[in-house]
Amino acid sequence: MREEDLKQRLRARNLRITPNRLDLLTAVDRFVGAIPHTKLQADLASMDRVTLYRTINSLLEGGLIHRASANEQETYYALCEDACLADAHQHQHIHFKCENCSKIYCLPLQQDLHLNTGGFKVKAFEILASGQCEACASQEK
Amino acid sequence: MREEDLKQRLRARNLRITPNRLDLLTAVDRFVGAIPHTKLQADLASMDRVTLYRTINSLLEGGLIHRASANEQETYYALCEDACLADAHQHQHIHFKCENCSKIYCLPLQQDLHLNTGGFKVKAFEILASGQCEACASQEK
DNA sequence: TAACTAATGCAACATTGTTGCATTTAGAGA
DNA sequence: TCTCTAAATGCAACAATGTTGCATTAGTTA
Repeated sequence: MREEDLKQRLRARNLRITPNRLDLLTAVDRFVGAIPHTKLQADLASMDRVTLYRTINSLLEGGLIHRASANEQETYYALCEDACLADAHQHQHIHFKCENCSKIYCLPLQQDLHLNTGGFKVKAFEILASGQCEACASQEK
Repeated sequence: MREEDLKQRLRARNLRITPNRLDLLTAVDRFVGAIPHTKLQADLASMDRVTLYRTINSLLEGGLIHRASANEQETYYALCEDACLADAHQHQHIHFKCENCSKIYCLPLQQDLHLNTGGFKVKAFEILASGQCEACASQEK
């Protein structure tokens, strides 16, 4: 994604355009799949550790990135779709973790889900899946 | 659940029957929904903090309890079904977090899911949902 | 360019989870 | 029931992860 696009997204959310934010967005954007926090910290080593946390928070609140929780311990982040609103992420997708290469991917959901059970009213959901990713599966052939 | 049943489950997995393990299982069993780690620590305050972690681990590995991850920060635990095997949990259910009372429930999944997308082979999945639980929904009437 | 507010960096702290080691205890066998 | 051994426990120390306060710097608007 071009830097101007990233800037545009920041402007659209009334977030100031700073080098840190652009660096962070670029790192998230360039990474194939969702990027783990440790990887962000390594890529952005010159950024203060605390600033990294706060920058992530701002972008989460602004709806530019979202958490792609998959593993218990590590946290992953990915860019949001254009359509995502700040506090109402519309992610009808699956967070998929490859057992082989450990990458996290956001896959589209190809099916309508009917999750309401008994008196429980489901308003939002997330699917965490694991298995073998496209790249690893094709290598085995 | 009767204490004898809990003991039986421990025996079935070749896990020694200790007061700590019984206390932990009882706490998990009694709690409505999945119990958060902080609540376990509070309920079992006399148990060493480290022992709590290790006891949880033993029971996880033994397949007597499972993680019901839902929230980003806190970890939740619930008793497994009888059918669960040690390292191949068969949880075709939804981990549901009530937005109102914050409880975590394990709900059955009422639909077959077809998650395979492109070359991605899904081997296991978990669904995290949020909304309004039965109890909170009925109170609003 | 000036002024205001948000963002940053640093220090300190809080929480969560882990490791090593000495001691105690559950369970198997004599 | 007693003895023995490995597993479980408690404690201390450490490691990783995330948070708060505060002084300084930098983006944005007029």
